[in-house]
Amino acid sequence: MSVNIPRGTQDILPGQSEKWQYIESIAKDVCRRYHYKEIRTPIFEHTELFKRSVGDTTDIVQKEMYTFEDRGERSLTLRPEGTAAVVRSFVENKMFGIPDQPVKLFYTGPMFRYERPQAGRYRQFVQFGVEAIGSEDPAIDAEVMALVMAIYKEAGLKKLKLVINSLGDAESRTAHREALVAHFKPRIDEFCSDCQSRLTQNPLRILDCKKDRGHELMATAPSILDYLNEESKAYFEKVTSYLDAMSIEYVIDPTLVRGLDYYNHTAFEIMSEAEGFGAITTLCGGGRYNGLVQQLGGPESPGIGFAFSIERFIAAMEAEQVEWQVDEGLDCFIVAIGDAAKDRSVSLVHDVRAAGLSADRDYQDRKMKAQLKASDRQKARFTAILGEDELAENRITVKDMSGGTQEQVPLNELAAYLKTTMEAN
RNA sequence: GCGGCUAUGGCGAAGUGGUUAACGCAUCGGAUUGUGGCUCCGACACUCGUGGGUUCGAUUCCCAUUAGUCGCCCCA
Repeated sequence: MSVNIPRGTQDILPGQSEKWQYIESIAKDVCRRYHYKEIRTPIFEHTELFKRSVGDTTDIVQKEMYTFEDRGERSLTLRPEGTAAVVRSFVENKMFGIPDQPVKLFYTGPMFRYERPQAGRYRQFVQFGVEAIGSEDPAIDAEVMALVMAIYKEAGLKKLKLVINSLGDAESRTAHREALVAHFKPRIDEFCSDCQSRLTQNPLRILDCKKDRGHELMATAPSILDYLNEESKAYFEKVTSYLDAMSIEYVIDPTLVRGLDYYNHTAFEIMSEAEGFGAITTLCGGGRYNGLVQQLGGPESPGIGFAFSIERFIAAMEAEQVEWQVDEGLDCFIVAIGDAAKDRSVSLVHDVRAAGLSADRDYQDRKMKAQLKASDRQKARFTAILGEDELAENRITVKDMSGGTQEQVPLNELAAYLKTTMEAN
């Protein structure tokens, strides 16, 4: 029995990997235009970091972390999300001292959560995320949302819904929390067991319980938006007005709650509305985390960010049947017949590659017909045929695979000929 | 952590308690001694996820296990 891939992970093979590169290149280019710079942090961190930032009571920390002890008996954890490490790095590298704030960063890389895999959910998945740390201007909240929407739009996705909410500041949240407890507590025994524990742990989460959705107390539950203090309300209104100014569509959903403890004020999600997408529709999640930098030992420095999964991005592209703008073809395939020609083709293919074109040849000692089939299969634009006749006359037959026309080209001018012909159209 | 479905060649997929495990695609060879995409012919599973059981005999029945998949919880 051979060893196979660990559960919930996947190999990204040629044919798929081009799609990843495509999405990554769009995301990076949009980041460049919005002036966000890449940060690379380790794939594992001290376990304590996630406990302190993501929150001890969250599902992620309680049951989804890949935690291990190294030989020095340190407890380390494969990162389940990206924000904690970026904020840790912000503090550790004293980025709060950089004159231009906020510090605008993006990152991409694998994240790890021990969960039961299903459509759109993996144990190792790749996120692309952005963090803007050091400003509490509502314009930066709007900018971050505009940025991610620009990435999706550029890739060609259309069936998206941007959902936003405000969780308010600490004062607003406390007031709302008390109101929620007062609302549900008298009749909490009519709710599911999860909700019963949520009442004390995080009553906000009762609002997006799927099981008790129909309960009459749900409809009448106090909305966070009614408990925002003046400051929080003004902040949220600024954010939405900036979105309006950029003509970015959104819906306000007062039940939108994010699963990590560090969020406050702006929270948002982007969902796919494409048909046949599966049960998990969230493509991107993000929000503001104003206390987090301080919590991790830095000065009071507010931040906001988001992360999306590339797996789900690709799933959304497929669900909407967006055309992939990737080209996988080959510029030139060299067919060599006979030992002398095969020997000569070693430096020939090398020259074409050195000239900047993609080129390949046969390595299976196949017959001419099979080599041509291979060329066709590999979507070669041109096939260059080198047989005994050509070799004797120091020329090569170049065939245009789409039209089937052939031309004779001096052997040492192959690369130049291919280049000029390709540039001509 | 819980539940449904699935597991046969490189891929897709039929099938039966008993002798040679359909078929399609792909691949390779040939028809066509140096020209692909069309056509025709031929080749291609020491074997039906793994372990155990029932049986004279199991790919087919039973149990377990692993993995995949979809859903619940939760999330990207």
